[in-house]
Amino acid sequence: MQNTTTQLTPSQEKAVNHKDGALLVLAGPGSGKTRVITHRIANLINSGVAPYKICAITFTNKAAGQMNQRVAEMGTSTGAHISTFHSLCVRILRKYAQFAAIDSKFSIYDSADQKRCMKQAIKKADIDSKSFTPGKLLAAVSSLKNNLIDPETFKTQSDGFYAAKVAKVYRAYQQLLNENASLDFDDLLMKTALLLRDNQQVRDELNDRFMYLLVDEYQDTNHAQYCIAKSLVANHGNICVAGDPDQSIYRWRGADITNILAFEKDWPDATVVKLEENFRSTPDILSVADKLIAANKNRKPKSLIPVRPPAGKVELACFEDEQEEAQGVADKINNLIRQGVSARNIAVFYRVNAMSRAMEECFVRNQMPYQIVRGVEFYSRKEIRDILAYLKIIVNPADEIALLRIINTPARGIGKVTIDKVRRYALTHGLSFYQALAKVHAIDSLSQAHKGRITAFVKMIENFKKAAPDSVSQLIKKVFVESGLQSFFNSGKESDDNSAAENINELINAAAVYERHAEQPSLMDYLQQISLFSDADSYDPTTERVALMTLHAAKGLEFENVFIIGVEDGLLPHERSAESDDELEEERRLFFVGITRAETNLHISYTRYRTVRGQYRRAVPSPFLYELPLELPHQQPSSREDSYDDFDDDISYEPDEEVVPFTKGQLVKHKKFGLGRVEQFIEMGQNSVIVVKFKAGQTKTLMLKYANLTKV
DNA sequence: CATAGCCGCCTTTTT
DNA sequence: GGCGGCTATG
Repeated sequence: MQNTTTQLTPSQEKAVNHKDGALLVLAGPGSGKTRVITHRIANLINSGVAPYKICAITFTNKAAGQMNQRVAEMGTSTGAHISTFHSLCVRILRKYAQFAAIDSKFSIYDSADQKRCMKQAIKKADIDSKSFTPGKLLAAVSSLKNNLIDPETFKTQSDGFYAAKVAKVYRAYQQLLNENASLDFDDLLMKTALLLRDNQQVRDELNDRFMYLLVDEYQDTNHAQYCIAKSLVANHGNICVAGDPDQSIYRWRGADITNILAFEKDWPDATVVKLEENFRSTPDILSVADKLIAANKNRKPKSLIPVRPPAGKVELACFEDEQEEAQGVADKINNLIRQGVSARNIAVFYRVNAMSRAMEECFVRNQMPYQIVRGVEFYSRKEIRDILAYLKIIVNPADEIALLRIINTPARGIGKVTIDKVRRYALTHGLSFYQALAKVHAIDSLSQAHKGRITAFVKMIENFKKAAPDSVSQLIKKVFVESGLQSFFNSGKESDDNSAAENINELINAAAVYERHAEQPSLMDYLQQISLFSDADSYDPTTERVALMTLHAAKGLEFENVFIIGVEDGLLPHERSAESDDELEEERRLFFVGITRAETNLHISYTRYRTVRGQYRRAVPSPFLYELPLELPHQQPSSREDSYDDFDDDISYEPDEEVVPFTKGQLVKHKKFGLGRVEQFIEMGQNSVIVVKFKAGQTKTLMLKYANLTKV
């Protein structure tokens, strides 16, 4: 796209030079939006605004880092606060912890921690966990938090059976978080929003601190973020937001598109700048994107004005199954690389992470360089989580989730019964779990041996605490060795490939990098930072590798060559989004985001068959494909299908043992479900379906060729 | 109390 | 298909 020396267009210029007050930048894809924000920051600084008076909010930490770098490259002194909403909230909450009634050493719970915590809450609230899964309850709680509704308010507002249960579990969950001195992702936003709303002193201080606020990707802000932004500029109104309603793809996690659509209502004097020229993609690609997004009804029409001359190509391909699709894509990519295209200019997008697998295996087979953009994977590995749990306890002993994880990891003879005894003691004496561990000598029900083990554990943690002020990477090393994790992972069967030790080493290296770059490195800050690490943050644009990522992670990026795979009904749009028109339109926007990442060549593909959850199934082209100005390739009959078709045509009908072995009423046996009787048989050749009522009670619909039934 | 093996649950996207 | 948790066994 445009480099920094290119001139700005009049519209871009207008946005960059806008002085005080509210500014809305409605920017289409590839319109230079990020560049405008960067220029605007530089411009403010050049016109005399102190850098630290500027706060810019980006969607990911990676985007923040890039923006920081670009501002620096423009010769402007750095010092502007550029970060994500979540990072900003951590800073604010740490500084004003006493006003927010929290402990500044708070742990941040990721989704795995949240789940454990929610399970405890469900137990505590005594809820029938059959119909209320932790996942569903967490989603409900998350949505309440995003809308700044606390447990008490919700309790009074809610009616109905389900809402009452949610209210109860919400309260229990929140209480657990409090006891553990922990915040989940939503708390970071909610606590900050409430602090800014209810505490005038804090609000005034931050309004003085940040004289200018800029928010990128404003279409994906949720209500809490909206309130934070509004409070941050309550006294001066210097707010600049930029975004594109057509690229709103986070409704499912609370993003409220009306934040951007109604911006002019919030700030009636706002200046609005539209950026409709597209400097990124070829006219062909834009035509595809435009036709697609035009199918969304709930939308303000916006143009995509091509600037680049025609080049490259747009292709739609159909493959037999995900294996062949992966190979087909790999072949194309190999061709490109042979033609001299750098692998870093190539990306493959897909709807769900599970789809990376076939691609990855294929890349490995073909010895092609690739990177899967999935950063949090590393931090969810067992050994990494174990080490981090130790570190969390060192900073925040109240974090019971972390404590329970490591108290017997590696095994040190402190089992469930012992833990229960200590917990009961803690409960009756009003102590935290860790405090009770420290007072273990007073717990009569424990044997001397158990007391000794617990004392040794507490001693070890206290010993770590003494080393905590030193370097983080050194501390990780120390914990790894002295906790016994090292010998645990090295011992016999655990060290199948000693990848655990390697991963720990990588963690130590990453911590060393952190120490070099952080303004004020500390263990607490380190832990809070890595909690906010996102998938997209792991993307490294500098290496010679093809990037594989979800469509969501692709937001904000651009590549010369883009492959979008698995564009099939049920996948894109995803079956879980098929219930409402709003969700369907969001899926369309997601596809739109993917398409508009492409600069020159765009390859879209789908398959005739796909393995879903281990089942090889017929796949149907996405309805979105019929909205594109592209011909669907003639669906070549597969060799398998071929032979079947011939068979069907030539020999009009001949019962085959393989194909029609079952009649209604036939007694059959299934490996897993046992005996059953055939209820129905639907003859569909290779795809025949059989309905069996099993003795155990359940009735199952099975694909015949996978059911593996035997006649009895 | 530790370990292995099995069963059952969930399974979109993510800060 | 994959993981976490539960149970049975040593």
